[in-house]
Amino acid sequence: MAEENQELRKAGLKVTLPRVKILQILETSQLASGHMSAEDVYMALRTAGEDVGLATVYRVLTQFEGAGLVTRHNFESGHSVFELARGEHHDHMVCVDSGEVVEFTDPVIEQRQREIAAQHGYELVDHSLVLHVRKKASPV
Amino acid sequence: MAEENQELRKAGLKVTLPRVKILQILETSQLASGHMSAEDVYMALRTAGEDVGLATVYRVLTQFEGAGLVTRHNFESGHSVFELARGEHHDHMVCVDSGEVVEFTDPVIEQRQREIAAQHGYELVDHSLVLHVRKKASPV
DNA sequence: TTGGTTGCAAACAATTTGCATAAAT
DNA sequence: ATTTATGCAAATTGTTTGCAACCAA
Repeated sequence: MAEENQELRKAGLKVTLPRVKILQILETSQLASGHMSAEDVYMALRTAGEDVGLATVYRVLTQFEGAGLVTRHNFESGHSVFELARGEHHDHMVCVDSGEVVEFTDPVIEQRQREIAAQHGYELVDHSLVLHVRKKASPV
Repeated sequence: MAEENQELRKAGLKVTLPRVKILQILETSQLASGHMSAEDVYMALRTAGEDVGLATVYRVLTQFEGAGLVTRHNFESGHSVFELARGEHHDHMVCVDSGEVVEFTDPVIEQRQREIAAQHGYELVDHSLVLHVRKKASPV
């Protein structure tokens, strides 16, 4: 009877074991700053002894996305990663070598984006910015 | 004997019919500002009466990417789109309603990205920025 | 000639879907 | 009792690969 139940109800979703568990996993995951693939979540579930099918993980994550509980990213082709939506927006930096993910926001960039869209007669609805970075070459 | 041959040679690739044709298709494509999926290229080829296999299209596009002739984007999950690399880098603006693609670059954003990466101990290798925009509401 | 290239079909990986069963309200 | 969710396996989609035939250098 944790607050997860409320979150789910508020999102209009029935409170079921798989949904609660998946929510908990996402909340506690420190993996890549909380960015998990469906497979990651699936494995975390069975490590936790929960017997939830992979198809259900996909279904639930997609529902969560629709409900705004979770954000889906396509950092690289081939598969998506999901993270809990914590209200405030942020962008990502992904290390091309290690896969580490760092989050950041920059008001200058945010502002310029709005201006640029406006210059072309558009309004900014959303955006996705991913910096592909590499640890600074440290002297050998 | 068009200039495509030179481009291919310069890239260290044998001049073959599929490669030349695919290069031409990408050059002449006005589809979504020249952003085509492998499937798009494949269909354009057979429309042009060329009998090239889909697997070859994938192989050639991947080779082109490696050779720097083409850039691969993962705007959305599930499939990649390719565009001719015309030297200068640029970002994209995609209209959420019409799917229109507009290209742009902004020195301010470029600069900030480098600074932000550096602040976190990284160097910027590459980045991808996509603005999701909508035509400004025009007064009814 | 000779090694790179292609086409086709089979192989793959990520994700989705059909359907009978199980669980939530 | 109803309605919705789950598990499993089969189906899809996008992409890659093995291999024999083929073609450019």
